[in-house]
Amino acid sequence: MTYTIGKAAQMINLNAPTLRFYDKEGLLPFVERSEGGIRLFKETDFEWLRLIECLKATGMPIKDIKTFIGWCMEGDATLEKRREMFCERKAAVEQQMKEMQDTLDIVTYKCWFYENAVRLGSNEKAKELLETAMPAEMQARKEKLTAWCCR
Amino acid sequence: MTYTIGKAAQMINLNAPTLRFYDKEGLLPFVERSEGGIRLFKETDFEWLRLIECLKATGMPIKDIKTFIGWCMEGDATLEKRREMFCERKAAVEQQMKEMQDTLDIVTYKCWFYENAVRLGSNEKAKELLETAMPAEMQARKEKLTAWCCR
DNA sequence: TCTTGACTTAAAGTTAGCTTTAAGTATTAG
DNA sequence: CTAATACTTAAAGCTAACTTTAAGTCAAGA
Repeated sequence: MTYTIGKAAQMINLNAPTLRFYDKEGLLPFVERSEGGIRLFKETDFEWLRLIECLKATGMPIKDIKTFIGWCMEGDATLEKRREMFCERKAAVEQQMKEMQDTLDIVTYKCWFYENAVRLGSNEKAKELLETAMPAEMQARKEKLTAWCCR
Repeated sequence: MTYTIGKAAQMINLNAPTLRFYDKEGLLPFVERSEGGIRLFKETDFEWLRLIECLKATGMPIKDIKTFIGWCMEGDATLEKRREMFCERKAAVEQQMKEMQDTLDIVTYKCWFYENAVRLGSNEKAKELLETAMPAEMQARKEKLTAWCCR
């Protein structure tokens, strides 16, 4: 069972030009063609595509994904390179998670601040609450957060 | 105490052209100028800049940040709009965190898989371990993850 | 006063990752 | 066999967020 590019695109929530672009960039060396030159996507190709999406989600640029796919095609000789690459991706994502948690803490604090500001009808009055009325889950990060009071 | 654009840029780890670009895009209406037209960054301007960085970190485009800054300049009449905006940002970041956690789970699994593959010298031999030797912390997501075995 | 270095602007250039267009070929339903 | 639709390619276009360039102005030290 194979799929043309349009069907394949539908199935993974991309569009056909994007898949052609990936192919042109060297991300899809495993996709075979019909005699007439039509791309035929196999079931296993969808595993590759999901993996590509995963690597994109880690923030990996297309060129590096291409390099990785190339290693996969070379076989077991490149296992160590691939292991290293995934370690680096893991570290990168963990770093991004940390930064995003910091951002979330600030935004959560802002939500609380603006709820008060709206209730009291004024930014200035909300500021007066800062020392006294901060919820428990924010107290731990109070020092970090009170620098964020003003806007 | 005020700072020229070069000093200010250094202090917040941006560069001067980027700050000029932000200004041109309407993100820095609060920055005042000398008689000769030189931008003078005040202490409070750095609070604004940190807030802009925070909103950028949530994935907010510059145009929307500009809108928000505009609301701030209008005063307490826009408090409700600003509260809503922060709620939306909070939801957006929470969503991003969830997606990143899913990505991290897959990449963590990949690291484990490739450690085995390298140790055993072969992708195929590593696959044989999948059913028997998956670490406890991955067992919970086993069904999700075993679909990711191959590369 | 002069030089130097940092500032000013407008406008053009860059990068990543698509997305669209144009011209043409292949496949399938009737 | 024909028409309609989906595919093919190369190349141009798009968007966001800068970044660089060019030409000129401002400010501080010798």
